Amino acid sequence: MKKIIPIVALVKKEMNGKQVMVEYASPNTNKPLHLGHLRNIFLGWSVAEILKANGYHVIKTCIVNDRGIHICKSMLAWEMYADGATPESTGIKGDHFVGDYYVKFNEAYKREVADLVAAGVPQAEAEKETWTIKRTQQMLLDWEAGRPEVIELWKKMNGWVYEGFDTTYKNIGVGFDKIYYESDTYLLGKDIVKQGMDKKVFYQKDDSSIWIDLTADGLDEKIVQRSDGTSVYITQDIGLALQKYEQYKIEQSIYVIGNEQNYHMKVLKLICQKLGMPNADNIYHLSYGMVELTSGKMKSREGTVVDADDIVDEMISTSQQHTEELGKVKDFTDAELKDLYKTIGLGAMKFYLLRVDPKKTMVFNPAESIDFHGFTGPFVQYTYARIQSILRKEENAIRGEQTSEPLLDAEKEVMVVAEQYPSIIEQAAFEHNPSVIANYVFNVAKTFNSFYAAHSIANAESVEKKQLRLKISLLTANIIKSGMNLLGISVPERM
RNA sequence: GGUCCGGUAGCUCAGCUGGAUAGAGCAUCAGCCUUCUAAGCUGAGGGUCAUUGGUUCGAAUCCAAUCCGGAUCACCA
Repeated sequence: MKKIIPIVALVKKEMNGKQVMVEYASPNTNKPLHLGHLRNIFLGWSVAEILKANGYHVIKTCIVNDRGIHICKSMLAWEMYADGATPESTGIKGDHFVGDYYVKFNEAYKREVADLVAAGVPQAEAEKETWTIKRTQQMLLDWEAGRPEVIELWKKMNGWVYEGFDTTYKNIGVGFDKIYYESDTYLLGKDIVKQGMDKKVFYQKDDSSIWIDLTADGLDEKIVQRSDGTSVYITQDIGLALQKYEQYKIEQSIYVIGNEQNYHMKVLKLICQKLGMPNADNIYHLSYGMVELTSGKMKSREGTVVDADDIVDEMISTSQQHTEELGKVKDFTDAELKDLYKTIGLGAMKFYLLRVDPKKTMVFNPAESIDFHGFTGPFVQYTYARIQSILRKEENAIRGEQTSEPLLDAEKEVMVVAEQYPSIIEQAAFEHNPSVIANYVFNVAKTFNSFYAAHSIANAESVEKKQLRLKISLLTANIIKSGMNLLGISVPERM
């Protein structure tokens, strides 16, 4: 039993003085967040918490893609169809409001292409020649030129989106320490192109576009500056990577980005290394797989995208339904109930998305996701609430006494699993993998539940046994609470 | 086509730095609430670990090839 206290103490390690930045979420501002973003966000948040538990100082960050052709599409559609409508005037959440106009744009665009094709214009040509797309491109040029009315509209619509995003972030209990905006960073990297030329890492072609040759590394040639002198996506990323370092002296830079950008991230890291950027070796792409539905992939064109706000609401109302059916918390106030539904609903959602190895494509099964039995967040939360129920009654009973009686199998099992916790935290950090924690914490709960069913705690065979079991229970509760916290999941005292 | 990732029970997933009868949840079936919360516990059935070959005393795990699925290879982001 001597080991119990040290284990709990190990939950929080000494700070190691190292700065790490974790970038996640990074949405476009033309439409609301969806299920894929949730996987990204929960992963980023959890990995950040896991690194903190390993002694790192972590800066949570996000790069908002607030400029470009996508937002111009929403802007154009708003000008065409909104007649001055706003989120306030319609009662629609800002990000959804702007997203609706993005959809309207695409509808109008499709109609126009169809009309052109019907008039005999070839498909490929029609797609480039529509008034809507040309108008959008002009709008982007106007934005870059800083035309006041375009900038004003852009600010207004992005503002709506940010309000919507903030509501969602707050609702799901996440946030950032530092937010970057692409409109501030998209010109970064120009100087770096120059340096790269000087260092002969980059070279210029006849048309004056600038490239890097990565064929020796098994990749291709990659453009870093267009022939018209403007920078491309990767160039901005190099610039931001350097800025992150300069601003925070980070030792590690972690990017939570989907696996469709594996190649891009490989190129980014390689270029940073070749440019001799500090800590370029510690750029880490936390690549995660797509979230698919049982019916197949989510496709925005086919309207099969699962909206983040919708699914979160659904999880919360499902938890309410289950809770009411069980009728265990009838004495709760309305505020307490609301809080509980959210704790359980979000717990189920987060656990469901985090229990799978990040790099794997995962299937989101709606029926399974709202099942609160078995390998789920609510199962683990329930185990915690059960322990708290006992500890509340026996609050003053725990003393420092040691027992000389041998451990029973079920008692030993719990102890054995509990002792693994510190190494599990290290493993999760090493692998940048929250599913390690999810699997472990489930195992802790399962093992405890078997013990709980086999032996009485309050009415143990002896005073010594009761002491031992109370301590085992407390230890288990502490580990569950701590582990779930590393997943961004809170635990209820009662449920 | 090149590169990368995946293929383990009906379904969703662990295990993969080699080691004993391959695990869990869901689903199915059979039990357990006069004792600490049954969102729980106990048990049963269910697997040629994609295929083939190799390395090894020993392979789901390492290597090679093949098959299947996905991603990616823009002067897009």
